[in-house]
Amino acid sequence: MADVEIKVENIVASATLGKSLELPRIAPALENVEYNLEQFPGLVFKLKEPKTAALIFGSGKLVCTGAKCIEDSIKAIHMTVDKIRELDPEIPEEFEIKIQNIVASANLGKVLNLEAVALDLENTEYEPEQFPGLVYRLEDPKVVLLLFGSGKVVCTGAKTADQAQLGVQKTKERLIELYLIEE
Amino acid sequence: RLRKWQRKIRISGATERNLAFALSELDRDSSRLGLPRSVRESASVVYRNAVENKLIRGRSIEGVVAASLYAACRRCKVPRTLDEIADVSRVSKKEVGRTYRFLTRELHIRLPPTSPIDYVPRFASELNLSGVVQSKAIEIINQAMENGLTSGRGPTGVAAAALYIASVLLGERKTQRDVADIAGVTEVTIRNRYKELTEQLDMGVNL
DNA sequence: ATCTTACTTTACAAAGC
DNA sequence: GCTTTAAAAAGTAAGAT
Repeated sequence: MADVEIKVENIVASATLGKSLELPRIAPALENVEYNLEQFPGLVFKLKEPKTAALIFGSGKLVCTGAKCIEDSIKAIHMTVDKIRELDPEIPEEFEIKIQNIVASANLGKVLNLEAVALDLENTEYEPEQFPGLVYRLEDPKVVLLLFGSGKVVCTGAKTADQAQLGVQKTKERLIELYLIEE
Repeated sequence: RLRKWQRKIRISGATERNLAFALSELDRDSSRLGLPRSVRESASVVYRNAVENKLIRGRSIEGVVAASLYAACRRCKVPRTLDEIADVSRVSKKEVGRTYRFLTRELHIRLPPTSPIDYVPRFASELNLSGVVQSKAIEIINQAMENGLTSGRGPTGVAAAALYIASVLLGERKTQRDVADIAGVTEVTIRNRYKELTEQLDMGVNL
């Protein structure tokens, strides 16, 4: 069977800089920043290119969201950290970055009868009164998929693009096995 | 042994107090929703099961009562929407839905999604529509299901559109506003659904 | 009536309430 | 559990035009 094509839509990555940060001093010196301790302990910093948003914490850890590929996510983190380093030269050049979550979309190419899928497919939740998508939890790879009547799919929880691709691939194969979609 | 005895009494006392509170809460919500006694009993069974399996931890009694009622309504085929449940209880729609999913998962209750058909009798009677119109609406809904026109759509919207179409076809016309208000959806939703239904099913008539 | 904006669901990290 | 961020899917809603 031809491999299903997936499109990575969002990547969440975290980084540990190894040195605590003085947010109250850093915040006013940066552009595109939001910092409201009452609201959220992190400083929100947005980049236009790559279009991402970073959450920076006093502990020296940060979270980067919005990138469409791992390269951009890493690039965005370095651009963000370089900006902070201008205000705090003590920040190490090397630090750990970890991809925490990848969200991808795909199209099975066939419409789905969700009420039938809900009956035959295991580990699903389908509550059209609340949300139009059917939630399917796969154990291997450990990802969660949202299946729609149109045949479009969203896969989240993956750590790598391959995991997301495999998740969609397995889902499609399982649906074919159960005669829920044609081959 | 004495201390253990006292402790047991104290705990069972609290347990019974909680159960009494839960049941009165359940009665209050049920009467506001106009539910038959059979549904209240079904809900109390779900609630007791939740207690026996210690599923109340970290959750409010009101929330579990509301979720038990929601589940019972669905099981008994006299559905109430999450909005209707949330309106009579002091629990948000989000929490009722979340608790419902938790209970059904933990108690291994597997209820199929509510069929639009289950809403037909209630909506029709509130609209004073005849049994003939109800039958026609059900026929339309069945056709819609066979043609994949219900996947992902809210059951109330589908039921509302089917009733609206049936009322027009059989000369008991109701306005979209009337149907929308009773079904708890907007006129836009009814319009979207009936366009879909009339275009993809051959109803033979035009509205 | 149609457009725009926004909220529902999924996953995930961060620090603190 | 919540708060904040990002993004997709499709349905529904609300306010504006």
